[in-house]
This record gives sequence, structure tokens and C-alpha cells, in this order.
Amino acid sequence: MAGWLLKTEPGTFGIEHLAGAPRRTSSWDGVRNYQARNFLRDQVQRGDQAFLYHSSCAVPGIAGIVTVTRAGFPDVSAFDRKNEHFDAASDPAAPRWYAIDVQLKRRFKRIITLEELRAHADGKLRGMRLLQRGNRLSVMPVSDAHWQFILTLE
DNA sequence: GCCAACGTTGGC
DNA sequence: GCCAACGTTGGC
Repeated sequence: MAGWLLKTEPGTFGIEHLAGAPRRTSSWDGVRNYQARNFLRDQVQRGDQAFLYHSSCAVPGIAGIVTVTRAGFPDVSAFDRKNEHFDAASDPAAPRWYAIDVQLKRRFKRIITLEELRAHADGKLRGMRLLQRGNRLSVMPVSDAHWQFILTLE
């Protein structure tokens, strides 16, 4: 079972929104980056777990864990002219973008901050994608060793 | 709000 | 297919 990290902006759709959603479940859509899209379409499986990461906020960090309840499926927000993620180039017959469904599994007692994670960038978290320079991926794999170590930080 | 880093676009 | 210009991301 693979582990992932999903970035979200808490002001737009963070762990609080997910906690308040019906069945604590929501579609994870609006990803408009090919590398992230490939992960959603080809690799993320139902049952996988992912860290929910808050970015573009006062205290960036990991807020909790979600479970994937539906593997990659075409992102219909790309077909909706009124949606902010509308993409005229995505053809319903050959969808360009993909979404997944996620359910909130557990909210951490506190945010595991980016600062804390960075403190281990040359140690236990060496090579973690999130910590690499200029990283902008919104969906990325997390190795089992990194996953286990991060859990001990809570 | 700044700005470095990166991805995408489009002219050639 | 190159690469400059542009737009976006995201920490600070």
C-alpha cells in the first residue's frame, strides 16, 4: 500500500472542510499539472493513504491523514465553463485531468510543520520530495520509511 | 507583497 | 525543437 502527500490550501479546502463534509469525504479535483495528474490517473489506488498538507498559509505542514476511497477518474470540473479550473482543451471523450475521492481518516493532534520536517531533511527524511528545492508538485509519493518516521513526530 | 523556482506557451 | 516570455506556486 502506497503513501502519498496531497497539498491543499486550508483557506480554500483544508482539513476542516473535509471534516465537515458528508461522510468526511470529498473529491480531490482541480489538479492541473501533468506530473501530478499522472500519479492520480496511474498510481493512486483505492485504499491508499495520504498525508494532507497545508500550503500557502501561516504554518505550512501536515494536518492529518486521508484514505483514498476512489481511484483516479476524469475530473469533470475541467468541462464546466463556470468552474475556476475549467480547461477548454480537456475533451470529455479524452479527459486530460483526473480526480480522486478521499475520506478524512485522522486529524493530527497538531500540525507537523514544514519547519520540523526540514529539520530532518539531511537525516531521516533525506530525499523527501516535499523538502526538495523549488518543489511544486501537489501530489507526490511518500516512501514507507518517511511515512513511518513522520508518524513518530506527532 | 516579494521573489526564486518551476511549468507552460508560442514564435521562430 | 529551442528558448524567451509569461504565469503560477509557495515559503518567507
